Amino acid sequence: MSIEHTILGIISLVPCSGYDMKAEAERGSLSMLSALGFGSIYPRLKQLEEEGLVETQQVETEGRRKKIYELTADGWRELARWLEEPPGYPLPSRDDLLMKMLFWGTAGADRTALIEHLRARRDESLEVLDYLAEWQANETAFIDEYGLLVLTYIKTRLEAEISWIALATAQLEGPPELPLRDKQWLAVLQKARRSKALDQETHS
Amino acid sequence: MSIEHTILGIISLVPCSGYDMKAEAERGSLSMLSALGFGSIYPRLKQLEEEGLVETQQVETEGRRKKIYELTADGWRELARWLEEPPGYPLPSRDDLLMKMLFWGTAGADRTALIEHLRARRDESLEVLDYLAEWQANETAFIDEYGLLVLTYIKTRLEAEISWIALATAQLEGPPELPLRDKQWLAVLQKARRSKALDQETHS
DNA sequence: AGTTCCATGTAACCCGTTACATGATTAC
DNA sequence: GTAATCATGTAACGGGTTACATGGAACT
Repeated sequence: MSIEHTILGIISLVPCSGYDMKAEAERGSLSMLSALGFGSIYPRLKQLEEEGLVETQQVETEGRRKKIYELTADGWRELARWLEEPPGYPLPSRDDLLMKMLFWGTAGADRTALIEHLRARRDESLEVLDYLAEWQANETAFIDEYGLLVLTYIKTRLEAEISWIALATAQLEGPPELPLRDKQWLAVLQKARRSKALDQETHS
Repeated sequence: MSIEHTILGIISLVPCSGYDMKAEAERGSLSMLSALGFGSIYPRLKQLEEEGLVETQQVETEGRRKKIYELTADGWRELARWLEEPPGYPLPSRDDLLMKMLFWGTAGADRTALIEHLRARRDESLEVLDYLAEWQANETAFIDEYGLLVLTYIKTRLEAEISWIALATAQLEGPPELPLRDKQWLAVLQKARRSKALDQETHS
């Protein structure tokens, strides 16, 4: 659904080739919002051209031929229509780290491994922040009022994550706590179920 | 990839049927991290049983028959193995609102529509926060140390989003600002390109 | 001469979602 | 009796990712 409009949006910024679009999508804020592969781009461009939303122009630059895509009148209208259409609430974002954390208590795993996961995440997020700062400082990047707001959003989210990680690791370095609420004694049952399953096997 | 481990994780919390798993995945923090449909659950359960990671038990409760799934020794080991495996950095989360915002400047759309989008998002996020608070207050919910940390993360993220929205709407209610940096005069070119495309059509 | 980069595409595959199909039980 | 809920599945479809295929230009 969204890939189509991502493409239209990129072209609206600056007419370019399919190859350029991938590079464009990997820069700045867009890189945090989309993941475009050639396998998605080219077939979609073909389709968009058939629908009359974009048109191409063969260009020869520095001995290289490429197809530069530009929006048609219908393309501009479709982009505007999409923009004004109420955006859907984002789908649950699958996050392996959070998912693992949720189930950490049940598998009797080592707490230090979880702390390691958290630290690794923090380091990666710090790198992303660095990258964004660098990109923003880059003199050639195009940033308008809206782009800056998006950038602020992403930064805020990353910074919130990083400070949460500090909090979480601090707590996990302390002694394990019993479940805060467990009316059905699930925690106790879990241990019993797990031991039973593992023991049964060793004795067979 | 992740669906398989989500299922193993849910079973590790409490043995249940495929039907129950969907309900479980729609409760609490998990609902913010996963989206399980029956079409994904049942085939996967079948497969997991063939692989020997789970086993079933036909149960008759209150006149209803259901297949209760429980982890095998291999299942518990696979879960533990997955937990300790370093989680990947989350993929770019496609967010329609942010995406639209990025391209807002190019299509000459009305700022008030964007403000409306932001308000709608804020309202939805507030509802999610309410839901989570209610779930947490619910006496029967199982929450351990790890689950609470996850819950804190989600809340933090939503609160950060909401305060960002306040900031963004406040700015958008003011007068439009010119692009902060635009070495190639893209903003000007955009307007020209758009007018040209739209004009050409009306005159043909 | 060989590797990297620019550039465009196709085809197979995986995976998840949607829609469909079924049937029993409980609530109104 | 009829609607809603519990309960389990299958089949088709769609969409994106991965891998593959090609070719010229530029750099080393």
